[in-house]
Amino acid sequence: MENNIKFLQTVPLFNGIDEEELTHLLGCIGAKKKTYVKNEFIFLSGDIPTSIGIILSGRVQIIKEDAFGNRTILNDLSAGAVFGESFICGGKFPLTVSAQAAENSSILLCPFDLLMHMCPQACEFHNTLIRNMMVMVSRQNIKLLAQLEVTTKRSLREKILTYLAQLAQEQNSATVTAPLGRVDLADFLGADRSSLTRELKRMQEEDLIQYDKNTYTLVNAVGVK
Amino acid sequence: MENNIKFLQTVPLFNGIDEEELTHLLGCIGAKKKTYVKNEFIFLSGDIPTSIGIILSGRVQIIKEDAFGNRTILNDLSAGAVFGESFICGGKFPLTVSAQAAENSSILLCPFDLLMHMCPQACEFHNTLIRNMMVMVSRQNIKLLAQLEVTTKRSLREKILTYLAQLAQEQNSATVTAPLGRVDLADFLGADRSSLTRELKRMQEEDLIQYDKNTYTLVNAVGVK
DNA sequence: AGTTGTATGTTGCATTTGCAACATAAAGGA
DNA sequence: TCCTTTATGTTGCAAATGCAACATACAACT
Repeated sequence: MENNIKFLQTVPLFNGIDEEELTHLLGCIGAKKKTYVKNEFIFLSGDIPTSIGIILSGRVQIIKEDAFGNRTILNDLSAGAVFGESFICGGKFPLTVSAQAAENSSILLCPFDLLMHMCPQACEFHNTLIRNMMVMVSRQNIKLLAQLEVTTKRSLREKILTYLAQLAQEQNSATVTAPLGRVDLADFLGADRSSLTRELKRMQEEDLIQYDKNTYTLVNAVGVK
Repeated sequence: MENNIKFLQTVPLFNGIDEEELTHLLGCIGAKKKTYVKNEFIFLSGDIPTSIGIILSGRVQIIKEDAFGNRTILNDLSAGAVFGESFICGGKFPLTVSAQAAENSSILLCPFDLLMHMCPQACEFHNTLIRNMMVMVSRQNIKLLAQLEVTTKRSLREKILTYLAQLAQEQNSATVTAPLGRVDLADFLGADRSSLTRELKRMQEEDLIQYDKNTYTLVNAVGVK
C-alpha cells in the first residue's frame, strides 16, 4: 500500500492532505484495493454505493445500458480518476449508471459514505476533502455539459464536428487523437457505428476532415491553429 | 432585503446557516438583487463568472446556442434554484452556457468567487456552505446524467419515452405534466419541433401514450401505477 | 374587439440514419 | 503460427427525421 500512498497524493481528491494524514484516513475508513479484469463491473446501476472508486491503474468506463441493450459511454477514466462520487455526495442515491473495467484495472475502494455524512468536525482535513470533492464534481459537471452539447446536436455530422472541435480545443491543435475507437465513439455520440463510419467517409470526401484510425484533422477549422 | 432573507433560508445552499449569519454573509460579499425582463440574458456564454445567481422569483433557463442558431435547453429553473455555481466552484472557467430569464425574474447575484477560493477559515459557516454546494453540484450532476440518458437515445420515440418515464418516476404517476411546451421540449430532446409533434401523434395512434397539451399518460407503463 | 406576436399543428419531400448482413483487418491467446 | 475474438469497413434498404412552408390557435397588450 505504501507505494500507492505516493500515487494517491497526486490525485486531486487528496490535494493538500499530507502523507501521514492520508495514511491515517485510508486506514480509518477501511479503504480496500481490488483488481478487476477487463469488462468486469465495478459498480452496477441500481446499487446504492457506499464507496467511491479511485483508479490506481487501468481504465474504467462509466456506462449506461438500457432495456434494449443500447450502451452509452458516459465517461472514460484512467489512473487517478475518481468515480461514483456524485451518488455518494448527493446523498446516497441509487446509481443510474454502471462502472465497468475497460481493461484489467486496480481500484481503491474508499467507503466515503460515512466520511461525507458524518459530523464535519471528524478530522481536521475533512473540510479539505469536501472542498476538493466540490471542485471535482463541479468540473465533472462542466464535462457533462460539454457532452450534452454534442449529443443534442440534430445531425450526426454536427455531433462529430462538435466532438472534434472540443478535442481540438483541449489538445490545442486541429489534429487530434480521440481516446475512443469506432465502437466506443459511436456509443459516446449516441449513434450507430456503421452510420458513424459512413458519415466520416463522406466528410473526408467533402474535405471537411481527414482521418486515419483515431487521429482526425479538422480542415479549415476556425479558432484553432 | 429582509423578506428575502426568510426566503433564502429555505434555499438548500444556505441549509444550516442561521438568519444573522446569512445577513452578514450577504452583506459581506456584496450580494445584489437585480431584475431581468423575459428573454434577457443573465449570464452569457464565454464570460468568466464571479457571481452565482439565486432565483428569488421568476424562471431561468440554462441554454446553449451554437453558431447555426440551434438552441438547447439544458435546465429550467424556478425560485430557489442556484445557477452558475459549477463554473465558480470548478475554479473560474469561462461559461460554456448562458442563463436567460424565461419570464420576468428577480435574481440575487452573489459574488461567490472570492468566497469559494479564499482560505477556508474565513467564516465559521464557510465550511457548511461548501458542503451544501458539494451536495447541490452532485445532484446537478445526477440530473445531467439523466438528461444524457435521454439525448443519447437513438430514436426520437425512445427519447420521448425515456423522458416521460423519468417524469413518471419523479411524479410517481403514469400521468405526468411536463414543465416544457412543444418548442422547449423539442430543444430539450435535441429534436425538431414538427418531428416531435408528428411522433407524439403517431405514438398516440399506436396507443403508446395519450396526451393533451403538456399532460402525458404512459399507456401500459411498467413500474409505475 | 382588434392587433400583434408567439406557440402549435400539419404536410410534402429530400436526406439522414438505424439496422442487418457480410467482408476484411487487427488483436489476443493457445 | 494458427485460431478465435473483436474491431472496423461496406452496402442496400426501409424508416425516421430535419426542414420548409403554411394554417390555426392562443395569449398579451392596446
